Amino acid sequence: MPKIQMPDDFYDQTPDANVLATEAVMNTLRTADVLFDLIGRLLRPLNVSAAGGLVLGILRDHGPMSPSALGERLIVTRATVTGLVDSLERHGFVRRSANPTDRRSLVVQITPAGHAVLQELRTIVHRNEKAWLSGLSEPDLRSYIEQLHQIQDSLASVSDGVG
Amino acid sequence: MPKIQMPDDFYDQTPDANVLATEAVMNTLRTADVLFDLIGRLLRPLNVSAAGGLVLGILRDHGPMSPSALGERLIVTRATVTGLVDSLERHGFVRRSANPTDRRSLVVQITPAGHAVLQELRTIVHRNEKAWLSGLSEPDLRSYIEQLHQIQDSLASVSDGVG
DNA sequence: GGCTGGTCATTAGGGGCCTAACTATATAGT
DNA sequence: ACTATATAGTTAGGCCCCTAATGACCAGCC
Repeated sequence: MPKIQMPDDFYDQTPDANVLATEAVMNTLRTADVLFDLIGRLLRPLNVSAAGGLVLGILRDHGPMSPSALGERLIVTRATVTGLVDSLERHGFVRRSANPTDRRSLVVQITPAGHAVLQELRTIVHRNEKAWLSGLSEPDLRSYIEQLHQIQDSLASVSDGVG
Repeated sequence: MPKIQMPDDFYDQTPDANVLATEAVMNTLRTADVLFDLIGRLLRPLNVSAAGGLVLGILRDHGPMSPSALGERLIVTRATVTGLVDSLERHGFVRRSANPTDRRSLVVQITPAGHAVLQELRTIVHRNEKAWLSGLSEPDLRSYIEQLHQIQDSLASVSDGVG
């Protein structure tokens, strides 16, 4: 996600574009960027990244697992997991140990400090989400979510063709 | 934007959350992530990043300008612009020259190669946007955009308090 | 003229993500 | 058993973005 503001005149000289579609894409990216930024600000004091928070959540909810398994859940490569676990381990939120049944593999496990920071993290984030979406009524919120789902469905079929 | 899939059971053990708000935030991030990824895939063969494409568009539509001016339009620090322009210049899409009236300042200018790649880039991206949003009818698309605007308004007031 | 404050671009260092290549281990086919 | 293939995690190198610090440079004030 580039921390980038789309210029207001993005469509100039591209009259062949579907303006509505372009605007929807741009605004989706922009909104997500602001949200991501806000979340990052909230989490920074806790020494966890958003991705790190997700890792901790997965480990708490599903128990210890290998870096590969984490990567599958996060839809991220193993190399990326290595970095995330490195960072979490540096802060003591997670522990790596050997897998006795498969010597290629490791087991990543959440620590008590990890549990604590995860609880704090979720409390903080959830408290803010309501304010972030205060501009939408509940019916609007529901239809917004529904529309996101439909977009994701379209994207999934497109991605299949590409990936 | 982390390339992150929110776990399906994200809310387990956090019953105090506003589930609707959480779901809206998560899905916004997820949708934007997929979109950003698709755009990145489309642009990679052209040797431009999404941010680089925006820089080229600004330069074409507004003429040569300083890195500072670019940073203001992109809402990005000058340091970030330095890197973007470095990359664009390496590929010959852009040229740096001295500003004769202010010796502190530079002028960044799009080259013919830059024009060419920009045209190609926009054609490719706009052609795909329609498919990406094919899941929404035009009225739905309009209301989706309207809802994004409202969320952005909420976020702007929150950000003011934070930043 | 000399200070001071603001702006310019760059550099340094970091986070997060990627791909490709590497080592070690496991497994399947013969 | 033995080789071929697949998988595990890491490493190396790269991109994009950030913040903070640095060295130039400009302008205005006294």
